[in-house]
Amino acid sequence: MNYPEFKQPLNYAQVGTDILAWWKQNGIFEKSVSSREGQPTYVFYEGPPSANGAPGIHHVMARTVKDIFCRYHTMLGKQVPRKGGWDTHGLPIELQVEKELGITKEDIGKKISIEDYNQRCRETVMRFKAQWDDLTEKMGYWVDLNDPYITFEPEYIESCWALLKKLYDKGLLYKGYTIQPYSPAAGTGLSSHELNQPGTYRDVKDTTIVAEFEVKRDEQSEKLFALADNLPVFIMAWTTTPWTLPANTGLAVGKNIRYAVVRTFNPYTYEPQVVVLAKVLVNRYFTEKGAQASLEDYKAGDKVLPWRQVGEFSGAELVGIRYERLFGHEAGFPVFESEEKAFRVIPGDFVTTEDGTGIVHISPTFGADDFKVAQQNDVPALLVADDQGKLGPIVDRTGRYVQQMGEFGGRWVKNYDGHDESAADYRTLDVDISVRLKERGRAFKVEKYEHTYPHCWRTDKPVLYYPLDSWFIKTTAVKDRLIELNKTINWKPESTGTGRFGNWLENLVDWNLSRSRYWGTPLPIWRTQDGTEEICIGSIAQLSAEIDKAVAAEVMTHNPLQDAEKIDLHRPYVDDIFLVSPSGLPMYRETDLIDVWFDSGAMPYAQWHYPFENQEKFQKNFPADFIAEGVDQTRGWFFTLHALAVMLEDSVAYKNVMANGLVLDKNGNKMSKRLGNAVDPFATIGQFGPDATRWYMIVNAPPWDNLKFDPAGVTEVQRRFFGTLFNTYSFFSLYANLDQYTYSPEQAVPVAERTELDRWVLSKLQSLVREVGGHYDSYDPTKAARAVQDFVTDQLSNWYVRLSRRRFWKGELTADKRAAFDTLYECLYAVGQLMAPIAPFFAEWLYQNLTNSQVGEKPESVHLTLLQAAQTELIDTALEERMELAQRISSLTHSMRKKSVLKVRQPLQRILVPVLNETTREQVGKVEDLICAEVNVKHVEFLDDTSGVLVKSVKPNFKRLGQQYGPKLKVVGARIQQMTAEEISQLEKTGSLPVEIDGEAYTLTPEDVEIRTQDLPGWLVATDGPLTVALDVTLTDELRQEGVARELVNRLQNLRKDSGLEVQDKIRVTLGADQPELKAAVQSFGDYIRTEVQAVALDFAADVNGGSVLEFDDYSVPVRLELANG
RNA sequence: GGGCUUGUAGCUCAGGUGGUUAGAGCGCUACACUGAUAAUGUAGAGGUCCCUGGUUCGAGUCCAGGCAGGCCCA
Repeated sequence: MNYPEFKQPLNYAQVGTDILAWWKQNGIFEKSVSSREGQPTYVFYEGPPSANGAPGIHHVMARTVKDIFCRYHTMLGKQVPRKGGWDTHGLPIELQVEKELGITKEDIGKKISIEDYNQRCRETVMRFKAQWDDLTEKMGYWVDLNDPYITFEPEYIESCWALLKKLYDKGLLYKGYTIQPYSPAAGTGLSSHELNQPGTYRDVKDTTIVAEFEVKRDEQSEKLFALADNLPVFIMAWTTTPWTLPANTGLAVGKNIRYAVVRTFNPYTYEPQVVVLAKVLVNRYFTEKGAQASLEDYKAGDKVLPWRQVGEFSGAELVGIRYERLFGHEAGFPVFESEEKAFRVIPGDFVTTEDGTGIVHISPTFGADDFKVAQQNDVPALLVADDQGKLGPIVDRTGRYVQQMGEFGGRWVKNYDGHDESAADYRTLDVDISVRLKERGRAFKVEKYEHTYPHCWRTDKPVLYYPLDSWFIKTTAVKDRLIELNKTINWKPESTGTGRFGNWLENLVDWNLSRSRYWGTPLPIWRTQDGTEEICIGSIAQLSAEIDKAVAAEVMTHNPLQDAEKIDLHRPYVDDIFLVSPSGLPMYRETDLIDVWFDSGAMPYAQWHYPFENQEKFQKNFPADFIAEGVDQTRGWFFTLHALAVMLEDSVAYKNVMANGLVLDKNGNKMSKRLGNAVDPFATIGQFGPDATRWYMIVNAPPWDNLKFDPAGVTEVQRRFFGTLFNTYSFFSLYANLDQYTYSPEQAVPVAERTELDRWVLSKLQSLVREVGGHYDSYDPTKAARAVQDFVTDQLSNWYVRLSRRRFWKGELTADKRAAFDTLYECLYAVGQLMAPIAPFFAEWLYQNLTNSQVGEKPESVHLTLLQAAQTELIDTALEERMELAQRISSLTHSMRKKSVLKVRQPLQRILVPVLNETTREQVGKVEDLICAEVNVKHVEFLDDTSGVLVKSVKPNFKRLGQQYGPKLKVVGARIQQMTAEEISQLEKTGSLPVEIDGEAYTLTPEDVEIRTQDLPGWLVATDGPLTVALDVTLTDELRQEGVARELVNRLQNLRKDSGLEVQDKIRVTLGADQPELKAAVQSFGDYIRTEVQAVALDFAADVNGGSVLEFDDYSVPVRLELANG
């Protein structure tokens, strides 16, 4: 047996495990890399997963995408090294450990030492590694699991340090501050995780104020004053935190918001004034009565505040206007150095007209938005110098104003000192500030307002948004280059690159690197206490040398790096290292850890321990040709890779990137363990096998769309695609083995000598090879999979094999039969190759079955084969077109048979095909035999104009008419639909037809219409677009007899099958013969029947006891069937 | 709240640069077929192409504004 035969149904999961074992045994993955030694490299980066949780079905999706392109490029002959990796640092691991130990961050260093804590993290982070490795293998993701990079290893950290040092030396690493939630009562910053604890957001009643900022009169603001009749102009801004007003340095407006200029009076001082606020909010502050009230008659203390809108501007027109500092010397406040850049109107895209005035007060030290928008617009923060001359915010770390704040110096900004709020003398700072502003005519409205505000989960006190020290990478310095190089990256989908990622780059702020945690890569910067001297360490060797200096200076007693068996660069060990500054002062490490995204973004370098080792390897593997991760990584891994590559190498980090979507449950809901709708990847692969799972995920929707994972869809893929392909292979193997056929490229029948149908399917196949290659090349695996699937089910199985069946089972192994085997073999082989990247196990199974009997040299695995470029010389477009005609004509004929209840087994005399041109006639003529065989008719006849029976109709060609006639299209179209047969004929003959519509003359051309035959009077017809087919349903005696003969054959075949006979068994048939029509049919078509059912004898007998009875049409025939072998 | 993205048949999805009658598969109904048979063929039912405006002779397609889901960021 040359080609293994299998029982149905095939166990696809078993195929997966068998092939996996075979791959392992024979080191196929390793060979897929080593066999490409010396070939061009296709560089792939593995985005490291974290192994602290079990893998989910979405990981199968993400990794399938990665695997597809690595396998594809291997099959193009390139070498594709695939180093695995593990992401091991970060908050999720810390939280998990804390949960398991029942502790909080507070307890670290108290209940548990940092050392033990970190040890625990290290153990936890790889806990699920075995499961991950298992899934990786079972799903067929080829990646090197034996030599992965691991981000907590000292070599990896050392590489990170080297990169940080490079950035430091370029001046791209600096210490600044960022606005973070901060609890003055606890004296600590809060993570967003802590802020999301239940109960932290509470309703509180605060004093709020609409403050008035006085506009400076200058060229820029003259347009306001021109409307103001020499009155002072104020911009109104609302805040729920009046204590931040002394730190105001900017006012933000929405560029597209309309602002009204309103003439009115200050409600507290009664002075006339002009104010600016969002137009849609005017009626929130001014009454209808006020609009009627007279401005002139207004007296101080009047209840109704008169007002008039005197002008209107867009936010964009207000940008740049300057205003007076709200609190200055008059309140005894300190001098502000950077005054000339501050106190401006700036645009802010977060500004809305939902509440307030549509103008937002900006205090860069006390709001994250404020900080960001100020930075983008070069508005400085208001900082004051302390006694040492060090600049800081106006609020100290305990939550009170610094002493320099004039009359308010030392006041608590919130009630952090436990003051009894019900006491008669209790007044908040907010109230006092509001009172002062009222007195000075800088308040428009002061009121209590209830809103939700975050509180510290430990102290229950309100949180402040407060500037905290942080280390930054100055990504803004290379912003333009980041944008420029991003444009050279091929994003899939494109919109993620231009939209989500592109916008992110456009609005870039510096990368905040600092994390106040324990388990992560430590920041390698040591500083003197006063911060005037510092050093950035770039290697273990450098650190060791610096320690030696420190030992010499007696800052340290010994060098711990020298006697350590294994160096650990984590906390707390690095914290216990002290260095000495050039001036002889001790230096302490900045206690921050760095953002884990730096770890992963550093993988192109750190995975090779570059620059300490593997210089060449790094060069050869940078940048990546391809990476893929979830779209949620856009601002994570995709960004950090890009940022580091641009800053360090002035290069992209990857040339092609796919951002795949989420995997949801079948109802479109997010999968979660809690809801119990999570799909277990092991169970899925166990049930359906890895190939159907992968194929379903890819074929169903493009990877960048979200996938609604429905197991029913996997079943369908399995049945429809894999089932059909398996059946096709089974069909091939069954008959190939019967004929002892073996494929051999050298002995294959030349394509030119094969049948029309063979050449057609090969043409289709080569078109497919070309198409699929194109889809893989442009990173569109879904289109590739769909093309392969359509070819297998529609063309190969349902047309080629169906129409060729007889050739495979009839007679001896002739050249024609050989051609059929060759053709089918070549199709299966190529399909196996094309599907291999997506369904690697099944493709391997198919390849092994097809090639195991092959003599001579051949690649051991389908994944080691080379994907040949399409043999375009075999592509015959005309052939493909006429076969499509044959398919459509057949379909129409089937449809007519159905309507007239004429089963296919009943032969009919002819079909008629009206043809309007010679090309169609030729085309159909060449496939006449196929059509006849498929629909069981004797002839295809053509009808042309000369027959005189064709009825033609026309359809307007709207596309062309629209271009030509525009608005007149409707009347012209209507006119065309009324064309008479004579007019159609004239248009065809002369090439033009003059018509008159509404008194205007037009000349129609053949291109303006589509001519088709419509009807054939007296015939049974069916049409499909321009194609029309008529069926001759006349039955002659001979046709009837043949029909009976074919029925008989069919029943005998069934009987053979039911009797358990093998395909090659010969039989003797005895029929009971009391029906003359039947006897006549058997006599006329005896040879035919004997050949079909492989009968050595076909006889009539009066008595056929012991047999069965065949029933068909009106007949009931006793029959006896005997084996006649030997 | 912002950015991006999706919305077409019961379900999953196609529908270059606008062209009048919007398709496929699955599912459903009916019939047929039965040496690929957990397959196949033919027919049928099933659509306010998310909504509202606009541009146009003509919009599923282009523009604007909404609505709903998703992701990321606040």
